[in-house]
Amino acid sequence: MQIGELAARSGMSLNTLRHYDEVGLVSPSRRSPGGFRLYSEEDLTRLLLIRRMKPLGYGLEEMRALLEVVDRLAASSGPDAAALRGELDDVLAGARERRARLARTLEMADEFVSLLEDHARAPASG
Amino acid sequence: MQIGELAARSGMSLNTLRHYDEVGLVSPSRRSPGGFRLYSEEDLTRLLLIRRMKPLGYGLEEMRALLEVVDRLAASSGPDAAALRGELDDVLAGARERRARLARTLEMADEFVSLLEDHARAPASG
DNA sequence: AAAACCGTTACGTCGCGTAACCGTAG
DNA sequence: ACTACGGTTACGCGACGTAACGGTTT
Repeated sequence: MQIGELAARSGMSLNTLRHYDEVGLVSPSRRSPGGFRLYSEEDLTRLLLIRRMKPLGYGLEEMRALLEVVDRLAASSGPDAAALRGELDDVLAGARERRARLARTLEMADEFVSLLEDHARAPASG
Repeated sequence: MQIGELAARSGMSLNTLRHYDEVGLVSPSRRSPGGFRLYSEEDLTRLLLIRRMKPLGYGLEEMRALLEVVDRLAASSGPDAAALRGELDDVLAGARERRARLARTLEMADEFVSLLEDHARAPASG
């Protein structure tokens, strides 16, 4: 599929997809003779995974590294897999930490909403 | 107090505070004869409120406008207060919407963590 | 006068958005 | 040949970070 369809199916913009190609996060599997980017279903899967990572605040470069581990894990077997699973555990630990930070962020948001509610009821007291 | 102490007490960097001054979000109440920024306790209060807003994803300009409403509300009385309280209600509605979006973001984060956990247990199945 | 603190200016970063202009696909 | 779709520069933005260099305070 070409970039427009991928954009529609992934919910990302053309610019974003071109940018991801530029930085090597998600590159098209091949190009048309005229230069059009042609993507596979696998590329879409990758993008959907990326979409779930973004809320955790990963940078593009971090995601690239992370996806590489997952890819190599999927392509490896037997003894190789052990070391990779170790890396994945590190990633998982980091992800849990980020998720915890997000939860704290949500708490701060709740604090702010409460503050506003108080102001709306008793405007002159704070 | 001068900028360094404010930075320490607010948990923000010198650069951030100078930036906030530059864009008019939080400006020092006065300056020393030599040009040092001198802040009041009120300025600190303002910063702490800003810190709670940031997680909701407000831009600096939005925060500036929002703080102005709160300030005017605190300084107004009687009939003026009614209109301002209306504005505050709008702000509150927006804040609740942002908080809801944040909650959804957290859910996506949880999805990602779960996905990683699955990969860590059954690496070749996805 | 030395050390700690602060000032401004200017350029860099990240993750795209936007504009301008031109080529490709069907 | 028309239309929809895609390509590549290149510059802009928000919210700061990071020099670089010089003045202030105590």
